[in-house]
Amino acid sequence: MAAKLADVARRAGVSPATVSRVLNGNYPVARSTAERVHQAVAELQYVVNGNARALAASSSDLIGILVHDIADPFFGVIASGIQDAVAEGDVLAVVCNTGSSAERELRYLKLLRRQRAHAVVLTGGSSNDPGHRDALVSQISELTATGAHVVLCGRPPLSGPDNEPLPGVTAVDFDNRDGARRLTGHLVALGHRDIGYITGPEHRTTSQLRLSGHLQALADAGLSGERCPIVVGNFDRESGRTGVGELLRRNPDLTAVVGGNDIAALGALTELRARGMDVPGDVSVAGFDDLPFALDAVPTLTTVRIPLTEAGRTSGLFALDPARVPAGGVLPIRTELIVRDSTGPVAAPGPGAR
Amino acid sequence: MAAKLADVARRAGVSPATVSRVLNGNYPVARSTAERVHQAVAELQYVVNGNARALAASSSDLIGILVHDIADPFFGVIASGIQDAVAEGDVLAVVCNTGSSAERELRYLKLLRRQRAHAVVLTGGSSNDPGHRDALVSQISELTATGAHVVLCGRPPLSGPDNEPLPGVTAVDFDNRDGARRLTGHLVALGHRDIGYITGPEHRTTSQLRLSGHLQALADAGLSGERCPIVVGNFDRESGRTGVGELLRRNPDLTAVVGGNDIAALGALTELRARGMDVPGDVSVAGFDDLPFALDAVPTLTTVRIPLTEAGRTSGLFALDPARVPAGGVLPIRTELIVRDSTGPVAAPGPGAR
DNA sequence: TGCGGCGTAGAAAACGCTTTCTATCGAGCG
DNA sequence: CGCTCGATAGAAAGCGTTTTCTACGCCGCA
Repeated sequence: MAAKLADVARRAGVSPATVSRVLNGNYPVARSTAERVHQAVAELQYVVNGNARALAASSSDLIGILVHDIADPFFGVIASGIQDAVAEGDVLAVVCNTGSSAERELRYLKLLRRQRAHAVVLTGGSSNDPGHRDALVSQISELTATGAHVVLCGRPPLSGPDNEPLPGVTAVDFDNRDGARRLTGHLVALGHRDIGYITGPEHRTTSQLRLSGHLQALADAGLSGERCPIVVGNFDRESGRTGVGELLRRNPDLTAVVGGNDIAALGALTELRARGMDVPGDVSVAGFDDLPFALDAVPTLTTVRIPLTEAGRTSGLFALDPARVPAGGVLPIRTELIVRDSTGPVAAPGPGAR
Repeated sequence: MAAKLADVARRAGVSPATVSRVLNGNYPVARSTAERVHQAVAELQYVVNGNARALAASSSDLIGILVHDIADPFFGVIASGIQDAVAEGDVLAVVCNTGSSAERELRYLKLLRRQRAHAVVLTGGSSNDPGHRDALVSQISELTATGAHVVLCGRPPLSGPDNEPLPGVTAVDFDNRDGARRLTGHLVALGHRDIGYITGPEHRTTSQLRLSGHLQALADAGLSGERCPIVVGNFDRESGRTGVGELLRRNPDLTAVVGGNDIAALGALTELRARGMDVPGDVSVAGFDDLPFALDAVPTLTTVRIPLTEAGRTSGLFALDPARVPAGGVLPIRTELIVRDSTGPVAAPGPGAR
């Protein structure tokens, strides 16, 4: 059995209380005593029992990070930023993979509540399904009620049933909508009028906001919906591959395809290549997120950059110490259009265009 | 304050012991009583205090997964497999990002020990630095001493100071060496004699094993080291980019480049393209791991497949229930050579070849 | 010399659960 | 009809910490 506080106390010839005080350093202890204690700790390889500590002090040092898909670098980069920020504190920052399942998201929140987590960070878009939303708000409220701080990273702020912002909840909110608007605007400026869009899961806020930005840009340009088909995907490469096929079926004269994220755009690129179509000669392609591999795509991918690492780091700081949260509880994160080689001017219209 | 067991007991008109028994279902309770308890639980939104439970039962349901780089899909895919496997149990499976830092690896192990984790899975190669190895063995021993089961996924088995395998430690061991040998063998068979290699961090077992397989294949073919330069990288795309430049400087007649993993190979592809070299016309390129994006690379990437999801899932099952571990404590995972378009026969030797 | 105060240490009561041990109540059996 | 046994429930003792209260010297000051 592992050594316990009492063992250390006995070995150092002091009381358990003193050992606790030496270890936590929140009470004056004579230097000589402290030294004996430290020695005993080292000799016994003592490690405090986190559960007992959490119970007695009714506070823990567990920070939970929820992500939709742990194999997706989008989340990896954010999570890595968060863990970076909290690395200094003596904190156990852990990431939980919901696999995009609303049910698993709730289950993890419950488990973290059970563990009396110090804070939890929810990354990526939220489901907008009303049922799930309510359950989520309820879980989050319970969580903050136990003293945990909740940070939404890449997710719009969440308000309670009374439409008041939830106390103890901070949002680090990506400007998805405007980024998408500018991206599609860029394509329009290049002369594109037949622009397909591969969106993400329909209920996810990220999909909705990006799509809405895209539609806004189309509307601004007075473009019809018929020439600009939309398919629903899953933010993965397979969605990009099959999506682009479907888009071309719906509008064979397509000159541009926008992916809801870089990964889908990458899949689209692959499919277009397989069909012998040149990018951007025949079709322009754009993504969203600016993940590192956007530079390895062929051609390099036009996209919208989100400062993911930075956003993660900030979220981590908020999780560590809610006092840093700006008034209003929302920190907007700006996005930036990055133009690379996968988008170009529309080719001289072929006979099929109208 | 959150509801506690006693509150539920009071509301249901039973003793705390009974509530505990209903919730854990390990003791006969009359159906009618159980129903009243469940109702009280629902009304109060009661969630057991995990810390108190862990303390009283001296066991927890936390499973820690350590990864080197959470933004690297290699680890994401494994972690996702693990979480898949344990999703059924009422278990909190969490991943911790060491950022390839030996120190952080140890720190996380200590934190998990403090939390009396049920099990911990270490993914990816280990550092072979003797100092770190000893510290690691020591931490792991302490961990198993507290009753935790330790699984090494993609890491060779670890033995103690007495060279005995550590009890309570299971290895799900990738056959990196043989995979690498076959991969380079494939290039040799295509006629390549000038083969550069971009390895990973020098001290990491994964790098060492793959490199050793590569060298073995070279030796089998009687190839000289001079024509087959090696550069050290970091298993990331940047290493691939800069690495291939360095390799070409060392041997301008290079006809093939092998990356220590797919990501480095991807970076190499990008750099070669930037230099106007054709793949595989001028230079063949190969990777390792067969991550999903290997199909999106241009050209598609020849690589060695490791069944990562499967290995992760198996590791998760072992973590959940050590009884499933095969005798010997080691499960070897076979790898498979996947030949795609990035490798081809060596071109007719130019005048520079000798 | 006496006393307040400071610096240090211990005793003991939580913290919220699990689990052993004990108690009660009927039913079944001889 | 008395006894045993099975089914069910409660009392209470931990689990390993933290933290409040108390206690003990000893110094400085009057």
